Amino acid sequence: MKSLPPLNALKVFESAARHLSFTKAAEELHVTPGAVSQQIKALEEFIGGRLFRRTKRALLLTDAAQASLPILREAFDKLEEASRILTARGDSKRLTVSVAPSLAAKWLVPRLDRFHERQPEIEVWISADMEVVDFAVDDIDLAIRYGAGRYSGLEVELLMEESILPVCSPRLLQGAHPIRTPHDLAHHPLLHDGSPDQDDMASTNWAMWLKAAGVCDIDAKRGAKFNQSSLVIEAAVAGKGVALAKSAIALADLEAGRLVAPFDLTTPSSFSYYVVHPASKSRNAAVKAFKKWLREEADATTGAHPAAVVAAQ
Amino acid sequence: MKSLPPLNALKVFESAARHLSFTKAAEELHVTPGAVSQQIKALEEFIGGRLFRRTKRALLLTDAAQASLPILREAFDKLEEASRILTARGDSKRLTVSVAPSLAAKWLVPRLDRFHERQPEIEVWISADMEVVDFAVDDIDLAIRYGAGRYSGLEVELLMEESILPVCSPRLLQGAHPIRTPHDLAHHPLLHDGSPDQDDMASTNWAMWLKAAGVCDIDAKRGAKFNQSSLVIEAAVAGKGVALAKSAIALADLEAGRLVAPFDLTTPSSFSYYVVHPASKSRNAAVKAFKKWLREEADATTGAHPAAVVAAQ
DNA sequence: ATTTCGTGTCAGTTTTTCTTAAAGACAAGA
DNA sequence: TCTTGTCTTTAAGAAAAACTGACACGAAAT
Repeated sequence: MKSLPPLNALKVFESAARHLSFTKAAEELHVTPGAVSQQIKALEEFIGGRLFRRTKRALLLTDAAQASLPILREAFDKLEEASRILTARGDSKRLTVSVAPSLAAKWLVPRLDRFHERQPEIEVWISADMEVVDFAVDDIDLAIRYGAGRYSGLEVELLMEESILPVCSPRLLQGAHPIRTPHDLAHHPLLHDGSPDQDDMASTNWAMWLKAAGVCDIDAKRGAKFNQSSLVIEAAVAGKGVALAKSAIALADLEAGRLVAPFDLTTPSSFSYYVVHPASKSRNAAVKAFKKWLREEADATTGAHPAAVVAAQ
Repeated sequence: MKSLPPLNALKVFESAARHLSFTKAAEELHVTPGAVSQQIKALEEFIGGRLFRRTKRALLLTDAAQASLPILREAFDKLEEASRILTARGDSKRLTVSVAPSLAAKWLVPRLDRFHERQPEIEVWISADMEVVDFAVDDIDLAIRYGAGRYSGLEVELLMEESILPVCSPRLLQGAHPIRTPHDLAHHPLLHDGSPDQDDMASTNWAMWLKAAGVCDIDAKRGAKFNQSSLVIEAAVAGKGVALAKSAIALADLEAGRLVAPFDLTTPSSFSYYVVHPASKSRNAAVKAFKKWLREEADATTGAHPAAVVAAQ
């Protein structure tokens, strides 16, 4: 009849003992110091003795704790090894992510190496689909979708909100017809985003945008149309005209100076980017890690939002 | 950035893999099969792959699971070893139990070897105290108290209810004045329990009991008085008279035939036996194990309750 | 003397784990 | 073939565990 101590308490203890600090352990385990304190206390009550000697100046291990520590560490090393074996042979090292091609090209892929750095053992496969994929059919672990956030039967988390803004090559700001006000657009081709995932709200297309900007004398239909947002951006970078761009897609080119936003005006989109996956994947270690990373990247992106870029230039 | 699987799920998996049976694992872990099933499922979702192949005839391990198993076992062995070190040097191997002397002598001590069999590493110290001990002062882990169950500031669990019944040596059933009805008590000394922990209800002393039995012509004061319940029993066994006994204290002697209950009549006591300890000990492994064992012994005792003995003889 | 840092405690909430109950899958025996 | 029993799975709710946030307290640093 063996009865092991609460395993989480052991894990917490191992960390606290290694750092000789509850606060450090709390950081490592991503919990509050109070949680650590309570776990240690629980373990101390379980074994019926103290683990730490709380002296004036420092936290010291008791003899028993000291003696158990190396063994405890071995135990956790073995657990980690076992875990590696399990996750390696489950297909958990491969994570298949479905993303719209433009977001993949302009946002996800350029950042992906940062994820790889952090989780070298997870191999990310990008599936850039024009259509929305069916989780039941395709073997997709997770998708980033652009829409209104209603995906029934799936777990949904808002990744980033999107906004729309006109962008063009900085060259168009000089020359014969420099762009200073919306009316100046009359002298330049308009580049249209014809990608299927279109916002149904105002200002998602030139007709709407021009109307909202109070410009009536420009033919909103004029100019080229592309079936992918990234192609619209490429055309704009090439100086082919002015594009009505999604900020996330245009961001990298704006930051690099290949594009500028001629007007200090972005309009929010009613559509946003959502991370979506079946509930059955929500505990999957790789999925969780990727979502966490996406969250951080999105926060960073929003921090360096086009609005800031616009203000700066 | 390591992220271990849920540790409890690993423990459950190790057990299930060892038995190749969820049901067996459930028994070993003292949980329901459903709980095991869910833990395994959670772990499978975490690693993103299956652990068992569910074939028609049997449960088989997947390769990954198979490969991880020996390492997992080592890990848990180490954890157990670490746990042993911790509990050994905490004073957790010594458990000090405070009990009323009579219950100790007649009920607890005779059973104690069964606990020792089960938990050889826990050394039980019995402190048989006439007075109620103070947990704060004496170094007591757990107490069994006879009373009304009101012990403020402590965790209390009902162990057994108590009842009172007249008992005497079987020899008194024969002879010049065989005991058949309460009125026959006139010809025999009454043995009085003067132990301090007395029920305040009726029928806890001879005066009350005789009155309840409808006998008015007997002097309830007659006979010897003892300050411990067990001594009253000893006197009864020795044929010195008829004792009004607590059933738990008399049980062993009744079963052994050294005592008999002349009347098919037990009256419940308003006092019961309670297991009591400070809340801080409630997670202590030794305390928990001892309480669990007490519970089982008490259930067994109640099963073979004096009422049954009375009916049988 | 005041601030800062780290531990300890409490109440309340969230998350996890477990049980109960019922369903489904299969094999053995009638 | 039709039970019958054994075992796994699932759903829903209950129970237990873990965590957070707020704050108290003492020691060290400013």
